[in-house]
Formats: sequence, C-alpha cells, structure tokens
Amino acid sequence: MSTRSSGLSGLTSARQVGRLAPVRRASTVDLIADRLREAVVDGSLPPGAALGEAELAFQLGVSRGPLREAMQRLTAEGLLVIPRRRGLAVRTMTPEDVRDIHWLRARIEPELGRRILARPLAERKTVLAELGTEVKRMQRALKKDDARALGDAYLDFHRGLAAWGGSIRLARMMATLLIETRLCTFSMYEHFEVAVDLVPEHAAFVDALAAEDAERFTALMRAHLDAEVRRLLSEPETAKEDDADRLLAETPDEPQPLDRLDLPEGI
Amino acid sequence: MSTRSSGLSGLTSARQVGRLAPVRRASTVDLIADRLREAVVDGSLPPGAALGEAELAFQLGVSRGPLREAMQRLTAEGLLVIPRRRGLAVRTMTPEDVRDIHWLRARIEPELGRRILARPLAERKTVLAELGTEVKRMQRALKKDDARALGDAYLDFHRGLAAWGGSIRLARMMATLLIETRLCTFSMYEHFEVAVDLVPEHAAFVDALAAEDAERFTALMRAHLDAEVRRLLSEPETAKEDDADRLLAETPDEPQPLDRLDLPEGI
DNA sequence: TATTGTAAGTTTGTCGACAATACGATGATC
DNA sequence: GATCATCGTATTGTCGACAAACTTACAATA
Repeated sequence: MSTRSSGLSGLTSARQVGRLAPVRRASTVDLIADRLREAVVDGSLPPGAALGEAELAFQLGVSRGPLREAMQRLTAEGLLVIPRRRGLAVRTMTPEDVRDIHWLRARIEPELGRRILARPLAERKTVLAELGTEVKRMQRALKKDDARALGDAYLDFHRGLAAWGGSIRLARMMATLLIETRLCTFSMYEHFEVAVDLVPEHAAFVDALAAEDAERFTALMRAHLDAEVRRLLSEPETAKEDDADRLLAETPDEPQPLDRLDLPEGI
Repeated sequence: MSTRSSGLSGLTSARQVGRLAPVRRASTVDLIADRLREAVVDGSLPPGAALGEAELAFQLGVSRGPLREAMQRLTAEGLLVIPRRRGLAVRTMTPEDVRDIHWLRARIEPELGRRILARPLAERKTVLAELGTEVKRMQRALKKDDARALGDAYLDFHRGLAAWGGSIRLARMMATLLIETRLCTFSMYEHFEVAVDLVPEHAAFVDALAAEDAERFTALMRAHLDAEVRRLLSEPETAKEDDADRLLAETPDEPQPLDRLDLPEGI
C-alpha cells in the first residue's frame, strides 16, 4: 500500500503509478496441482498408475488434505480418475478418447490462425518468433531422436498458439486438451515414437502465419489433426495392457462407460 | 461379482446377463459439488457472493474438508474463484467473458446438428422428442412470464444437444459453458429478462433437425449465439455493481487481468 | 484532518487422528 | 478340488484442532 501512493512525480497520475503487477502467490494446492500435472505430462505418472495418497503426500512433503484438493482439481480436468477407495490413478485414454479430443481440437485450433493474424503487428512478430523457436526445438529434438523433447516442444507450440490466439478460458481448455493428447500418446504406444512428419507440418504453420494466410493455416491445421489421429490409432492393437492399466481401464466389454470419466455429474 | 455369474438361463450368454448398470454411489465430494453447482445455476449463490466455508459447511452438514475439495473442483471448472484467505466466491462474468464463452460455443454447437443427424433413426426420434419437450417447457415459461423457468429449459435444451451430439467429454465441457452462460446472465442483468425471441429460435432448431437439414441447423445456431451475445451485451452499463460484487470484480482499471480467473497455471 | 501504526478478531490453511470400508489371504466345508 | 466365508490389514473418507495470516477497527501523531 505504501508503495502505491509514492508517486515519483506530480505529473504521473496516481492512477498510473498504481499500475503494478499484482503479487501472485501460488497457493499450496496450486503448487501440488502443477506438480501432478507435470508428472503426468512427463510420464513419471503413467496412465493407469495407482499411487496411494499417503505415499504421494509424503513424496511431495505435504499433508493429505491439500493433496486431495489438488487431486479433485485434476479430476475435474479429466486427467485423473478417483475410483472410490482405490486411490488416485492417471486416466487411460481409449481410441474413442483420441477421436473425441481431436474432434474438439479441430473445432478450435484451425480458427486460431485467423485470430492471431487479427492482432497488432508487433504482437504478431512476437508470436512468430516464439513459434519459430518451438519449431527449432522440434528440429533439434528430431536430430537427437529425442521423442520426449519433441513432444515437449510440440506441446509448447500449441500452447503458444492457444495463448496468443485466444482468451484465458480458451488457453486453459486447450492446455487440458493438449495434456490429454499427451496422455493419448502414453496410452496408445508402449514407447514414444518419433513422428518425422511433425516438424515440416509445424514449420508450415509458421510459414502460413508469416504469409498472413489464414486459410492455409486452417487447412494445414485440419490436415495435421487428422494425421495425428491416424498416427495414434494406426496401431490400436499395441495398446498397453499392463496389470496396472487394467486397474482402471474398462473391462473388455465396457460395462460402465459413464463411470470411467468420473464426471462431475454436471450433465 | 456373484450376481454377474448367476445366469438365468443357459441361452442368455453370460455376457449379456452381466450387463448391469454399474452401482454408482456418488461420493460426498460429488454431492457437495453438485449442490454448489445447483446453487450457482439457480441463483442462490449470485456472482460475487462471498460465503465463509465454515458457514457453508455447516449449512451443507459436512465438514470443511470435503467442502474444500468440492470447491477446488468448481474452481477448475471456472465457476468459483478462491482469492487467498478470502473464502470462496462465485465468479463475476465480464463482457469479455461473454464474448469468449459464446465464441467457444459457436465452435461447437453448430456442429452438433450434423452429429445428431448421423445417429441411427431410433435415437434421432428420441432426441427430437426430448428437445421438443424442452421447447414446450420454454413456451409455458414464456406464457407465465417466468424467466427462471425459461432459463432452466434453455439450459436443458442445450445440454440435451450436447449429450446427444457429442461425447462425454464434450457434454461435460458444454455443461460448464452453459452454466457460465447462466452466470453471464446473472452478472450482466440486474434481473432476469424474458427474451421473447428465444422460443421461436429453439423451435426452429427442432424443425431443422426434423427436416434433417444440418446446414440450416448450423446457420440457425450461429445466428442464435450471435443474438445471445448481443442480448447480453446490449446493456453493458447496467452491470451489477453491488458491494458484494466488488469483492471480486476487477477494479475499474483492471490491474490483474490474469489473476481473476485463478487459473490452474496449466498454461 | 488525514494517515499510519498497532492490536484484536476472524477466517483460512494445514495437519494429525479416528473410523469405516474394501481388499487379500487363509482356512473350512461341500 | 473348488468355492465360500471369515478375519486381518491397509487405505481411504471424514472430522476436529491448531496456528498463521489477513482484515478491520481504533488510536496516535504529524
């Protein structure tokens, strides 16, 4: 408060001086949720992984209370499933989920090019630079045959797209969808697989934006998402079938199609 | 398990007999979350309402633990905001939120007609019947000048659309968006207002579906969403400015545009 | 008179503990 | 030999309590 009223000069209005970035202390729950999300993204909590909350809480150095709160948040995002009295588990994605997620992405992402191009020139330049950086990261990862790094750059590329092309709400939604996409990768393939096409596809995105060609961007994105679904579903037979997985995956004849999502009953 | 293997006859395959609806006991957290969502939808927790968690927990007859977990879930859905050390509060929607929400809805809902029409005939009939019922509810509500009931029927109509036209994930997402739409109404207008156009607009949706005209449905939905944004934003000056509201609404010069959402940092 | 400093009160954030429940193993019976 | 029942264990779901932090009110000083 004291800082607020201390104007540097009589000319700057008090209002302007007051424009400070708000202090943003993340709550413990935020921290835990971030950490869990991170663990899901980088694979240290693979789909189907069942971990007791006491153990998890100990690892994170917090009590079970905040951990449970964070779990609820991730559950609402669809990343975790909480079967009653069976701890927490990372969601296992099914081929149906893959189609579903990509259908949603296909509604949103193709439009983002148009919205980015509608921004002022200075911002557009920033966006292009940022996206270009991610593409370079992807290239480097590809050379090193590092599928993990490639996936990370992929995530950041699309996150950037959503952040610049949309609102906070959209960015949040896309962030969740992207993590779910990553989960699809984990759920569908036993190991990561370097998709060679990915880099040129994304370079083309940047090109289209640089050329201010929204139509081309849209078409490219549609094609990319289609290709990704095909990539993911091309080997549906190799889906993991570990014991840990079975813990939550629906039984072969899926008796509880609704229960799996543990959805908040908002419907 | 025992029930599963008890076949009634040798002719019915064990598989068929086993197809029982899973027992779905809602956890306490589910119950609380539903109750809170309900309260937000029906307006008993108006935007900006600040309620202590001790008080709330007492009212709901539960301890603070589960209540806090439910709050985290609603927070992830964007319905609640949890300013640190200030209890929970229902989100106050801004004109920007209105545009944002409807932009997202406009990506999804127009497509739903096509997806519903792709379903088998028997299901299509069910959908039409259901949607028709909701339209009748809207008509009745309009006659009685009951804006609340009209809004409820509106919600159920679109919920049905999402439930039949999409996946579980999409339905869940739409459910949240619809509740947020309702919150927009609360945030924008002092009182409910009966929108006369709403009923014919929705009757037209049903007509288009009955005629199996996906294109018309798409166009109608786009027009409807456009109109709704205009309706909501036509009187941006009459936005509520109660004291309770101020508690969370950004200050006039919005110093913390990011903080307001209390987003899970997934970006 | 306005502003700042102080103190009290209230609320949240976190933790530990208890009890209920589901699961697994072992033993008994048909 | 297989199936069912019972017991023990481990884990969750819930609650109560403590401590820290924020807000508000009041008083003192410039």
